[in-house]
Amino acid sequence: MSWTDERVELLRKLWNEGLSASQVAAEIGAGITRNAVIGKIHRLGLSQRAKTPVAARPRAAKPPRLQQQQQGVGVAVRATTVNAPSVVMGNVALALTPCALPQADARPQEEVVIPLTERVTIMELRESMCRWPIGDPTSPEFRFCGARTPGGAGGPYCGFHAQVAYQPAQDRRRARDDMKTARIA
DNA sequence: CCCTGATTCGC
DNA sequence: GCGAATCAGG
Repeated sequence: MSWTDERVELLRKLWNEGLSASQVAAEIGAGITRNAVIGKIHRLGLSQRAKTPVAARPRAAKPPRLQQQQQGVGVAVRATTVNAPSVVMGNVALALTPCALPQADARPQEEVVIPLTERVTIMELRESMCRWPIGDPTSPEFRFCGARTPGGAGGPYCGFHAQVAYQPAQDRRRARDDMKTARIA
């Protein structure tokens, strides 16, 4: 693999958009590493980005407000139905098996909308991140929740998705609070 | 420990 | 030119 014109172009675009080196590397994929990106950035003389707010934009700048806001709630929510098992893959399917099948009268449930900026690609996924799948696995847009899992390297999901996966009938509010806490930690 | 970008230097 | 290793820092 090498720096094709196409990749360099993508590199310039993403870098100028303010993505970090590791994020750019994950987007480009093809075995391009964070170091490779940084090295290229310097060789191209792009080390000084336009005017990106002082670095440190790990992941979790701030939940972009959705159109339909909800007063008094820190996290935007929307109503949705439990996804059918068809969107579930691999070990995630195993984790969901015990309760993934919604009752015939599946009612809409609240689900926290994970801001795009906080979702992660499979390349960015870490041991300490929530592996809840978001979107169509065959789409380039496919991401994982990415929120921190309670206790760092605990279960496969963040507080909220663990609730969805294992105890869908339990208190949603507590689940949301757990997730907010996890993000801050 | 997580992450960030910068730099070095063998290939 | 490339990028792993390393460094300094948040």
